[in-house]
Amino acid sequence: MRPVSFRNCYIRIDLPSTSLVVVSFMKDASEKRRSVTLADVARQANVSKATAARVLGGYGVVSESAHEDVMKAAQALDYRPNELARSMTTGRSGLIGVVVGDIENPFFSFAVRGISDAARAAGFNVILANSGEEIEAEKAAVRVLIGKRVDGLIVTSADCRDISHLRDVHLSGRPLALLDRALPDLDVDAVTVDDRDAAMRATRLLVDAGHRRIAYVTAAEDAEIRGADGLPVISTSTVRDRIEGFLAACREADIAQPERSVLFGAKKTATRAIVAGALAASDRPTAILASDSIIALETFKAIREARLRIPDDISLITFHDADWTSVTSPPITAVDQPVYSLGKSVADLLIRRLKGDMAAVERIVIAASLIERGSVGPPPH
Amino acid sequence: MRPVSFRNCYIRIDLPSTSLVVVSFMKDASEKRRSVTLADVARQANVSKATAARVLGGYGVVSESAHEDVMKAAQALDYRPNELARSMTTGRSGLIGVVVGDIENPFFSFAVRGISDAARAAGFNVILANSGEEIEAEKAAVRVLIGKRVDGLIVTSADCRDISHLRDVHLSGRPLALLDRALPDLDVDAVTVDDRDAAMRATRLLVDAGHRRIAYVTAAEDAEIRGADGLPVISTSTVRDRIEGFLAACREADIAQPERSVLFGAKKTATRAIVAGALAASDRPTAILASDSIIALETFKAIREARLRIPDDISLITFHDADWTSVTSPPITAVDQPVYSLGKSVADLLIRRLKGDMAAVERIVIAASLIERGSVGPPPH
DNA sequence: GTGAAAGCGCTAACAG
DNA sequence: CTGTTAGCGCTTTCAC
Repeated sequence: MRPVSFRNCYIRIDLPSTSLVVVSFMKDASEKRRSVTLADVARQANVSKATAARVLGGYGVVSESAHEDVMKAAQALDYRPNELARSMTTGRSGLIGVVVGDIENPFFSFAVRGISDAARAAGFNVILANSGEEIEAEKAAVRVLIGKRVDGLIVTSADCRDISHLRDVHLSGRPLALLDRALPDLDVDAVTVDDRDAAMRATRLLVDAGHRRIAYVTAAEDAEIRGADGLPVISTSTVRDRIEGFLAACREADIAQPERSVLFGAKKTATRAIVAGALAASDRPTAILASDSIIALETFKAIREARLRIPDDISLITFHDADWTSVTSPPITAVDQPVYSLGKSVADLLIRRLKGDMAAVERIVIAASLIERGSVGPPPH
Repeated sequence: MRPVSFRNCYIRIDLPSTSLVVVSFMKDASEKRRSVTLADVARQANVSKATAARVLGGYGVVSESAHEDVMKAAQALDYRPNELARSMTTGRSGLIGVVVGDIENPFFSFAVRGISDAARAAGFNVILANSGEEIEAEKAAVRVLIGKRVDGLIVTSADCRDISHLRDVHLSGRPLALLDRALPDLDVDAVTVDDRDAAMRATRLLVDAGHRRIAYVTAAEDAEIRGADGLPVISTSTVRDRIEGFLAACREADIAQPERSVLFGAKKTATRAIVAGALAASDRPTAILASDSIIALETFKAIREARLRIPDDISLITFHDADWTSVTSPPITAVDQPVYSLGKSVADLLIRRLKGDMAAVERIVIAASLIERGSVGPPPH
């Protein structure tokens, strides 16, 4: 029996009129208030822990009267179940872990919205981790989430060459689903966009307008190692697919050495300098295809700084139809990826697995559409 | 001893050339692979659970050799601690719960980035919940997070009139910090922006340019109940502060009945219609102040649809300097809230509490700055 | 230094 | 229908 103490006392006085006055005694940090447990409720209700657990956990069968007693006791004691303990014994946490590259990128935040809507609808919560597109951070995130015993995992992997951590997850039997980026070597559910096709269509639009010098700007790093095709080894499928689509469309149009028109390394601050450099060249591109909306925004700024007009001097198309693309002058033609449904679809897929669906692995590829606006015109002569 | 089974076997064959072939046998769902526990490691290392726990948990003292044995065993078995069990006994989860109004709003996603950066630096993980600006969803989110035994909570409360759930959290002794929106009735740490001052300065800029008919567009609902000041009861401090700042600056300039120029209800889709309506009136405003960047974007579109030019026909200022404000023609003058540091500051504050700082409650108010661009000019005559 | 044993709060057999 | 009894995987006294 602990000694009675006024240290943790709170007196709440409901005034007839409006506000609630709360008089709180000084709290003693060392003496942490033990939260009320199922055992407390059971004792108060004069039933066994098992019975109390049954009504509070909403399973099994209990008599009318017992149910009532327990509920009343729980109410009185302000009982809140300890989800941790519950997860511990059931093995389920009700959590879906999500690892994305960059939550600040509207592409991802919109997808995450799709995921959390689907999750909430199915009674799951989402725990979100940011990898910052760094493989080590991604591994750490996965480790932490697994440690937290998430029921399932959705990840946008930063590097397809290093997937041991994902393979481990998969082997451990915990449902895993891939968002936006496919991993050919990993046989798990995935929902992606047909980036290659989208890039081809966007490039064709430019080619059809008469462009021959088209630059593709991407955040991917230009690696030292180059493959047989003269391209650096690209570590994410979306990036690679888009570049391939771009190159294929260029070759289709008999444009020579299109791989020389791929501009790498367009990370946040670097983009503007890279594009500015390209624009300053004597054979500057007459059209640019940006691999995401953040890059496109910087590209737009670089074009403006170079005092070039869109589409008269240069045409521009971007991947991802961000909110701003329609308010620039002119508005920007964009590849519209169904981002929200991308998120919703993976989540739905994962949730089906969590509910025991053992059907064959699904790899859903969603088509993107092209929204034509005013940023594409014929090249200047 | 479990019988040997090939059910869970995976054979990985590394081919000399390129790809990795994975042959996976059918997995049997019923036979869930029990993850390796501390006891397994202890057994393998020929030590007691306690010793294994000491080295794996990084506390207490162990002999050199024992340490080595345990580490080796853990490595061999690919041991991953069960954070759940750990949290259960220690009472700490290493989780910071964050409840925001709308993760899609770049304002919040940027703040969340600040929070998670600070959290990661201090060894905490972030679990994120979206309230959709609905008080019931917020309450549910708080309940869930508390159930998950988060160590601390950061919330942007959707309604300052209903804070019983937050009061409960506070009373339970779990650290709570408020982000962006103050709650005068709740004596907890908070980091907010000086919205009133920012609104005044923005409005003054308009007044000084000669404007007399200035509209303030906000997402807040126009309630039936009105206070003594003729304004509906506003449930969030930021919204109220901004409106008050706007009104104060108007009164300062002897503008009559400025409260009639506050346009309520600018939720996503509604904004454009509301602004369009105002622009169609004979005494249409000559300047608009938008309460966030999403509203500003829609307002911009409405202005363009009304074939009005900025700033010749109408001036525009927005709260929150979203990425797009600098690429429109003309670029938009904006109130620049230090969003990232807002998030970082609350997180730092909360983390200090988690580490036992019992100092007096802090309410940090950060000043916003005004970025003047080309969207403000004199009113048309 | 190390080990045995007692929980943390809950669920899940298994009897009654 | 209800209670008893084991655990879940880990930390943490408390002896040795």
